[in-house]
Amino acid sequence: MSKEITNRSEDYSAWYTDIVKKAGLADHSAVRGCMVIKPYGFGIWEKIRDQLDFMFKETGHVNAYFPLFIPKSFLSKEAEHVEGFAKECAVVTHHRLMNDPNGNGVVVDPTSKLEEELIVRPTSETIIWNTYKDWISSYRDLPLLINQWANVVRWEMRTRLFLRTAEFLWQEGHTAHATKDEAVSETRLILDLYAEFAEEYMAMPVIKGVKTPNERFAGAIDTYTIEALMQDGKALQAGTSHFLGQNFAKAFNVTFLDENQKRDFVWATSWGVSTRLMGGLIMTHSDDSGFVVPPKLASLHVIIIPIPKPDEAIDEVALKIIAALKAKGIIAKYDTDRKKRPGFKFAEYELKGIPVRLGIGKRDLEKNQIEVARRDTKEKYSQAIDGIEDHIEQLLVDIQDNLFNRAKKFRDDRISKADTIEEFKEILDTKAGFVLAHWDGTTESEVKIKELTKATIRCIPIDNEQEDGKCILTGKPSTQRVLFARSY
RNA sequence: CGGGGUGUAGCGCAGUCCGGUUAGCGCACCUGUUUUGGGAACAGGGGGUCGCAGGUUCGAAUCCUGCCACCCCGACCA
Repeated sequence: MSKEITNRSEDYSAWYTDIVKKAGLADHSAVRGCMVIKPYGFGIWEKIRDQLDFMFKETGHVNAYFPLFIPKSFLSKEAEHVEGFAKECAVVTHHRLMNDPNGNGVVVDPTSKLEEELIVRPTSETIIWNTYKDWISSYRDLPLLINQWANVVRWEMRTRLFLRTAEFLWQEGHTAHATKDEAVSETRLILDLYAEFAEEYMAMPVIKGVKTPNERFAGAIDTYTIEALMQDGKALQAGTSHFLGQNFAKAFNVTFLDENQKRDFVWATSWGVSTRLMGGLIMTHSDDSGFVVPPKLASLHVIIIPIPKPDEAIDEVALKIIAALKAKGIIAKYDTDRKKRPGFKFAEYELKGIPVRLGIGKRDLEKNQIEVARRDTKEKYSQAIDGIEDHIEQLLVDIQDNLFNRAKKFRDDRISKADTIEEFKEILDTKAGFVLAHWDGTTESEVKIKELTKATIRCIPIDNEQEDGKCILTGKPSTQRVLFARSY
């Protein structure tokens, strides 16, 4: 049937695309590299967004909104920043269309050329720091803790649903501080917040660390990252938090007077996660039967299926269960479609990854029980209807825990150590995953290792164990192992 | 940007090499009957600018020219 998905072992990339499309998460659109996020996928993104938004606000941040367009001259004010993004910008040059004199629809009106081109934001540091200049004059204006939920455009050469699209949705936090220490603390606070979200809500274990200069955000002093491991052994950068120093304050001349009437540049951070998280979610938990949603991000927790079809006795029990679950904040739905048979529905909801399925038929009702099926393990068993809401409440907790523990074990089993470049390659080609190895600290070696192995330094883990060793490439002395992997 | 592929019904495809009735099949959709504890069966029905623009021809999904779009694999990136 058309709903069948490619096996992971056969073609992981095709499997991924199948899940995204067939579970109804997103689709390719008429525009190159841009996707349509469908209601089911968007519902999960909304859960991600709502939870993060809550966490941002709990830590003192507020939301605002800045323009989609950035004057070209703004972008070039921070030299490294513009260099990092210049190659992937969409540019607005005109503001009007007109009827084609030759009668072929509409064409760009050449008289509507803009004085200065506008860039569709690839990220908003420049427009925001240009605005902050007017908002900050005293230490009393600081810290300024602002986040925005927005879309951005990066004209990528090659795109992949959720993982890398030309337009994507994200949040970007931009904060301003009076001191370096405060800004660094903010950067780390958000890194911890991201890690907590990834592990607690997405059930996706991550490694926190700092990027090497080579992998740093364009314009940052330090880039912190959370790195997750996908089922095919490739790493995914799931979120980044940047300490920007005074780079943007200097570029946009944002200064303040401190308590001692001394003028100084403001210290900055920026941080973001995007719809890429959806890709991480899929590639952490899903299987050959389809998507698997962790209960904490599910827009629907429980699906109730009448067997073989709705009737009065079944309806009554189903509606009672839905009400009891609702009282506990658990969202359940009763599938009353008479056209589809139970087997079809089973497959369909497995594909969509609904955490718990309840089957109710005459056989069950006679024994005053129902069939419970959990999506994560695909186990099925009978359970007394009496008190079912308590059972499901606990089951959802168990599923959430199981997903995390399973993913963590998978990840931990794929953290290896390599002491030579041969060993390093061998591991990448066989079991893949993360490889801890010594590195001499130079960009030159890092780039060379990438050329030789396609693996990059994902990060230098926070609180990394110090250990004397030799760089796997050059043999030069090193004081710690860094985390390598092939990545998305 | 290099290499490969694909554009035909909502989806998946055949037909194109070698031009010729009314463009076909599966899924989905609509109607009906029988079914129903892991993707039902039968009967009937609706749905098409064959990616776009030129050209050749009595006749083009099919041949020629040009263009466009999307997907996949690489190099670059969240």
